Amino acid sequence: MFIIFDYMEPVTLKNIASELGISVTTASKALKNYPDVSPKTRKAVVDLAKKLNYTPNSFAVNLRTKESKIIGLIIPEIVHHFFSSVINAIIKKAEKKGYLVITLQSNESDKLEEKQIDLLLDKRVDGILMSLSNNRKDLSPLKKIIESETPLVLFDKISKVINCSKVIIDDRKAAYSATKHLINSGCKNIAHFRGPLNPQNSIDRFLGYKKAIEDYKLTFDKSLIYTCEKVTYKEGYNFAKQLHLSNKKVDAIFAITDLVAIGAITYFNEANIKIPEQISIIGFSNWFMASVISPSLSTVDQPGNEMGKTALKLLLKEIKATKKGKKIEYKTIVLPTDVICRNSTKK
Amino acid sequence: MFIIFDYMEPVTLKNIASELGISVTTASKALKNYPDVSPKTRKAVVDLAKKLNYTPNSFAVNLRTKESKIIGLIIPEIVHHFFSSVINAIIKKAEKKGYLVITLQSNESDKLEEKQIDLLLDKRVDGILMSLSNNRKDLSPLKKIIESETPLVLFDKISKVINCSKVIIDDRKAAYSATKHLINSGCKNIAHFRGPLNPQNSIDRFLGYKKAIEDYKLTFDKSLIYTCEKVTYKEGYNFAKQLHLSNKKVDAIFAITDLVAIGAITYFNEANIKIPEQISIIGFSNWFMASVISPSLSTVDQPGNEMGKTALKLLLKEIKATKKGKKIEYKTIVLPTDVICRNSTKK
DNA sequence: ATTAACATCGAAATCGATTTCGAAATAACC
DNA sequence: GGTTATTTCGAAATCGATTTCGATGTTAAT
Repeated sequence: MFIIFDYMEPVTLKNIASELGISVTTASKALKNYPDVSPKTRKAVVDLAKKLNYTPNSFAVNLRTKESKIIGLIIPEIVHHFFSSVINAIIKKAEKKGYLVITLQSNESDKLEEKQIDLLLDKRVDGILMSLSNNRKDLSPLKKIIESETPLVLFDKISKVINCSKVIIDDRKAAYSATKHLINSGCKNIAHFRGPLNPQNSIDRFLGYKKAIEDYKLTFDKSLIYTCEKVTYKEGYNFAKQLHLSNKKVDAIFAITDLVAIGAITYFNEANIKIPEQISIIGFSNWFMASVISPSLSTVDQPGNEMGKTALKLLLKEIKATKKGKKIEYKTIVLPTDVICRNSTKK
Repeated sequence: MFIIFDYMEPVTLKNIASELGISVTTASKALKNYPDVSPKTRKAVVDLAKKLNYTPNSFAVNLRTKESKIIGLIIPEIVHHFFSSVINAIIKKAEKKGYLVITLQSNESDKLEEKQIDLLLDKRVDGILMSLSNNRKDLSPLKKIIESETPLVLFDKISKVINCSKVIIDDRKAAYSATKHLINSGCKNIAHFRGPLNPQNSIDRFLGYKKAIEDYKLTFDKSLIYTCEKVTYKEGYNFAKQLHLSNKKVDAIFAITDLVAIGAITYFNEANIKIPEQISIIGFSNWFMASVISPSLSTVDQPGNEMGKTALKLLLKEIKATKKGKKIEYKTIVLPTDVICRNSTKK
């Protein structure tokens, strides 16, 4: 039975040292394996430290070493399969490497995003990982990170202009493959439910779609492009309805996201329109539900785990380099994507 | 155009003070609105601080104030709708209150969970929020948190034995309501796809189910209980198949989770068994896909956002109390749940 | 015995901000 | 004028760990 005192002495080096009648210096050295400590003294210190459950005060260590061993992560949305799998990968790997992760959600607000950057810099995190909000136009907050000499790695939703490491997929190529898959299965009039006009990956997916249409001698029809503002299930549903009621001759849809695609599928199921016989649908992301919905959704696999892992790997490398005062070489890593054929498209 | 020197002087109070020819003390006081600073000096300090973009070194502040302004959060799984919405709520509200959140994922491993507790205590977070892993039996790591005088609030997956604040739903009552809903719609032979044997909420949901069966004079049949080990889509699918092939007389299923329920739905859809005509299904959680699957899934709404918010509120209150040396009153808050009727059950 | 080499230790500075306490200077009062 | 308030400032201690550098004492070498 332990008696807990109202005021318990904190376990510090000072305490350990005075308990053993030695100096703080020696106690510190004993625990850090300095050579100039006698075996006897070292053992005494190590034993007492273990007995008292000593752990170095991280505040003091941070101040001394100028490292926080914390990484900042800013993403637009947490409740989102792709991002939560990225977070997952980052947190796990970071922990293994001795870093903890502070996660923030910009909620697609650029103002909030800027505040969060400041918060992380004030906390003096060792590095920052970011996937940009759709609304980001002013890049000065990002430059501020770089000027503060805090390593920065952008992933997925990046800015090409910013000079730092990046991890992305080739959205244009992936969208091209998805569209090609539709064309190869015999579709000729392919609509595109695209994302908002600003974000680079939304633009790229549109361009990939368009290129495929043109490469395969189909005619690009502007009226078959529907622009999602919030990229929601509801929008997918509504655009599918609009498309259907418009009586346009369309035999396939490439949706910016699985969520949007599933919205469309739901509408067509309700309207008794057969997928893929009457209309083929392909999504983007390959989140869990794509394999579960009926019919199961063909899609482009977007490797969230891989992206998180590589982004963190790059960041840690830069943190190490910065610490040594070495120059950093910025890399842009493009991860491969695969088209996954399921039952919402013809073979 | 700025010239960036190889070695930039960090902006510290010391620098500001020496620049203005005053002491560090006065500079500090000027910025913290101490009364014993002349207006002229104060203005000079404030202006220079702004000009140089001074922010106090958080490492030093932490060391001095013994606060990190960081909260630790440990959950079993991130890629999980319920938990990601909890995280979401916590992070957002914490930020508003001036706290950042370090998130860790125990991955349902008790060993990992213990390491993570140590990590957070070593980092000297101001408080810890936890949802326990299924495998937790040894409660000493939790007691360690409490003994370290770090405020702790458990939510969702809790331990009743631990003396701290808790935020939960009444799983038993919620499961009772769900089962009652099935009974009221005319079902008489109700199977239960339950969760693992250890976790309290899995036990409680089972007990709620059983109580409803007994209260309404149906016979409890042990052979209609299927125990998920990992609570996955696949298990739901497989148990549905087993159930079907066993030729047991069953007209309804109460599944521990929407995910499991959706697994079952998928199987029955494939097997051409009509829902809810031939079999009714009700899930638990109300994650997004429940409204999207076909047929849409009746379920129990588990208020993730609300839970995150209240857990954080309790924690912040305890942090404040601890700081003032006040005694903490532990509360257990039970959040209400609703049965949501959709198309997988009869009216 | 004397010097050199080595082993073992600790005082003190440092990281940067905060706060206590007292000193100095000025203003206000009788 | 002398005393007391008031204003304004800064030296120094503190938070806890780390690291440099110098001081001992001990042993080995000549």
